[in-house]
Amino acid sequence: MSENYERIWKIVADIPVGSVLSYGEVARRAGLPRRARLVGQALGAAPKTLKLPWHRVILSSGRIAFSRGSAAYCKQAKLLRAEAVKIGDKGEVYAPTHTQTLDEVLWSPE
DNA sequence: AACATGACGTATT
DNA sequence: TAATACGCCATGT
Repeated sequence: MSENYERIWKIVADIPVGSVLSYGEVARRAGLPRRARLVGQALGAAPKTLKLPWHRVILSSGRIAFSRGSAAYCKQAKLLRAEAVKIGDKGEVYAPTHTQTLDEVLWSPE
């Protein structure tokens, strides 16, 4: 069901440089609550041509999802550091959570 | 249909 | 902080 994948990709694509979002948050914002794992699948299946900022998606615990030492871990840490984001020794990501876009603020219901 | 496996989340100890 | 447990959901066997 690539329909869901596209919703997820769109959310990820909108995460600003230097900020991050958890898998669960991305899922919720994509209108797919409780499907954090689907976000992981969507990112893994994302075409390279999309050039998604997948490295800005981390665990709700604020750490990088990959195991320390893995190639993927190093790549993500490197990409984040390239955005001036600090990474702790155990994979803690010191970056602000992307809350909402100006559009969402102005158009939010209520 | 049953079971295993993940780029997950939360609660508990 | 860490280990465990359990919930959750799409996919593949």
